[in-house]
Amino acid sequence: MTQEQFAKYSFLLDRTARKVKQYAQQQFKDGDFDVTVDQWLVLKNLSENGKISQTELANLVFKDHPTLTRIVDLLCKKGYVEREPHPQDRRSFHLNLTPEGVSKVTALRPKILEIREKAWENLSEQDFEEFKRILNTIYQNLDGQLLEE
Amino acid sequence: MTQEQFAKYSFLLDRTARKVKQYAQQQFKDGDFDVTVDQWLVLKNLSENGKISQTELANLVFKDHPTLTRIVDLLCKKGYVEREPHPQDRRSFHLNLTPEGVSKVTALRPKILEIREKAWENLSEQDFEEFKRILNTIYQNLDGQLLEE
DNA sequence: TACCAATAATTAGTGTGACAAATATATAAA
DNA sequence: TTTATATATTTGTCACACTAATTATTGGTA
Repeated sequence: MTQEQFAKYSFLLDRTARKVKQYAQQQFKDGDFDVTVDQWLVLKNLSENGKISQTELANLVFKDHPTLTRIVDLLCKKGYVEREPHPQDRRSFHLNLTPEGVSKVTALRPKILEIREKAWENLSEQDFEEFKRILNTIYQNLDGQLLEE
Repeated sequence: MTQEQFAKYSFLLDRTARKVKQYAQQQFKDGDFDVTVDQWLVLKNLSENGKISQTELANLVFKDHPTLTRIVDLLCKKGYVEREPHPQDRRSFHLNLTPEGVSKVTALRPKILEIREKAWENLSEQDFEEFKRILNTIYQNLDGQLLEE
């Protein structure tokens, strides 16, 4: 395995991840879902974990705080999410789905699961396991490196 | 395999791709490379295929034309790339590395290959083959779908 | 009490990604 | 030759990622 190969794999990984996102986004658009792929990820996690802070949510979806702030801003503007003041900590919020947010999640969930299926055609159960293991290995290889060195 | 799983794999893929890019970008920054990861990809491909048009280059690096235009703009501003008028077609350019661009590529290439290696620790030759196959399968599952339907 | 470090969230700045639309030029067809 | 179509690039807009810096608040400690 030459060093050149590693660069190629990084390229393939990036290219494929972009394609998966782009495909999903296009389907979202065709279906008039009124949210982006990333907004959906946030909505879905909020629906499964109500009343959490932005920091907790950011950790769930693996987005940084500025990015999450802006996604939440957009979801609030669209009326799907609201920020309630945190009862004990005035720096923080409890995020919540509005009734519109709840029905949006209910309406979109089955459609989105169907869209996600497309990417994984022609792959076996075992492929999924391998893929997951490799992705997680890569992630862990790089996570926290910046602090250690 | 449930539909929920497919969504999780999409998430893992996105998360890992972002981590790989972020890690590389951080190393680029620590090393004062004066280019971003994507700018490097463009520079490298230009060094291996001189005198090509932006359309050809965009196809090589799998970026869309507006994105490539802007990356080339930045590389021109930094003095690493220049647009020569295409001799036969006034709509088009021949892109070229400047002397500074050539020495930048020469200086960075070994460092970047080393950085890329980090992501792939703890994985075997066979893992790479599997990984490449799965990524390409996914890509092909989604490529061109928008036109067919 | 006053100070100080840590934390939650935001803002600002730059780069990238996707898509639509515009501009200029080239090429083929009528 | 005129017209129509296709191609190469750019511009505009919105969204996301990351860094650094800022604001407000909290909690611990001298």
